Amino acid sequence: MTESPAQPAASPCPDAGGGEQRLLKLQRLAAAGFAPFGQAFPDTRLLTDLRAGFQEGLGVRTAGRLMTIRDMGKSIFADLRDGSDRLQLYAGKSQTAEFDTFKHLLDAGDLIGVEGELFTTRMGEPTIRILKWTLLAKALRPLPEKWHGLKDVEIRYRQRYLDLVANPDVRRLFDQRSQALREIREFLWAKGFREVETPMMQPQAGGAAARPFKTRYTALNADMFLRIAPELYLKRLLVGGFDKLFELNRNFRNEGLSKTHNPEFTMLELYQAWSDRKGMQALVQEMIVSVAQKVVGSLQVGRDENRIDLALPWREVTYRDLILEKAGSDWYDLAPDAARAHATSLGLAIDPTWSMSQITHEIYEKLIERTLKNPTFVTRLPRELVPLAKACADDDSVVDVFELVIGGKEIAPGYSELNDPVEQRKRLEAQSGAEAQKVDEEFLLALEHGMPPAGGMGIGIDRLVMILTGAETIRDVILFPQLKPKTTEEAQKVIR
RNA sequence: GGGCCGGUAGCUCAGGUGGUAGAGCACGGCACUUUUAAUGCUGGGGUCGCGGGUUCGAAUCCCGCCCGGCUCACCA
Repeated sequence: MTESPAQPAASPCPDAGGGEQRLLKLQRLAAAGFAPFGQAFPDTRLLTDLRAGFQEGLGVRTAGRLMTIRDMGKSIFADLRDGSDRLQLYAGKSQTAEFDTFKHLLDAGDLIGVEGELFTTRMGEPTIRILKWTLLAKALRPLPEKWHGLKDVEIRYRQRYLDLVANPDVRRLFDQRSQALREIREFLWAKGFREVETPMMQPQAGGAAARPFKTRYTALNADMFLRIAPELYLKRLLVGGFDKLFELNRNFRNEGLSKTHNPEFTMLELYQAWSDRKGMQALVQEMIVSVAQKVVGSLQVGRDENRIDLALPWREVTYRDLILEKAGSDWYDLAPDAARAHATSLGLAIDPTWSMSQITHEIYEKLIERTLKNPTFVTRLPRELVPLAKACADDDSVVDVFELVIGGKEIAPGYSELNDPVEQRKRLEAQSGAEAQKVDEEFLLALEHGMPPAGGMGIGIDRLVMILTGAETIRDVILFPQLKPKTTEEAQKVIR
């Protein structure tokens, strides 16, 4: 092997991960005429297309990351992966240019461009015979373990790119998330909805009950809040004549983390003038079924414990009936003390200061909601729970809303929007009480100019993606979930 | 924020009762022209999360802290 590049007698500066070793290889690649971190490599084909359009002997040009290298001496097999698929590479001493450089200076993890031809190996594996190749980027750090993948959840979240490279299922899941977002937009666009963008920085955070993140806008010398919901701005647009509109973007809530909560989360909110709660119910049902069909290809979604049947029709049941079913048909006739005792006997910890409606809601949240696996519209919620919804025509103690529950999680609330500015003011003032956030006067002013009767709803997109993919935790459907910032030496241990 | 569990090589993991740290993958060297978790031989690689303490001696026992997971509380 006289033409092989000079080998170092031993690692001059050995290290566990091979970083120094790889730096050395990089220098030698540069000496051999390869641009250390490559140049544009245009006119490539996706590996999935090469696989689908496989033709013996077809000339191909492609690029990707080397995943594994199987060195057989004068013959090398390797796996190449791009964003679409993986495909086997073959390098032969008598056929591949710069064979020895390939053999000695490339590592799993490197990015290369390849020109060659398709053939089938003896084992029947579709393969690219490399005629020419070039270095597009040298990976100075090794890939995670090839067989077990990357399991350390902290690294998976903090260095999601490694998770995506090492765990194909993760890549597939986020691809599904992308598709779901696209399908939602296309579905709504086809129905005549328009996507709008309203402020994420708001002088007061309204439209929901949650602690906001606070920030400071220096130029205006004013405190600002990251929005907890876009609702009050979207309704201003209803007043302005956007009859069908939606916003699909982030909300921020300064609350705890859990398997179903991330401080920034993606919400679809939409409004349709001249419609109502029933219209929203029909719309959300059609939308979710359509998205599931296109993204999952089935209405049986999730896995194992999280298996859910999205087949129509979906159950619709009133809040009251669910309560009666769980707490007994005489629940609403019980005296407060008896109710408290009964709730306790159901296994709940009841705060002695709670009102009847708070106790009732505790029963709903702790004992009922999480048991509703298949899609369920819970309707006619108590008025005080939803200050922005219209009261039911036949009973003003309940509002004309639905809460769509799937997989035991709140996925989408929807309602007939309250458009009476006088009533709206009363409800907001009742809700805000003494210390909570002030009433949004600008919003009420807009209502006074006339907001059409409308249906509106919100869909928690992260939770919807959890349902569709069977993900156990919201962190698995958010590319970069919130983690505590870390400034370890680990993070500063840079290769120089 | 509370409770419980965890952190050992780049990754995946072993390391009863305290005695100076191992394997596989990855990386270097050698062999091999159809392998695919390639194989065989061989070599290098560790502040055992961080800081204190106990001890002749700590990955191991004690205390504090950091980060993560689960869970409870707030919230969608």
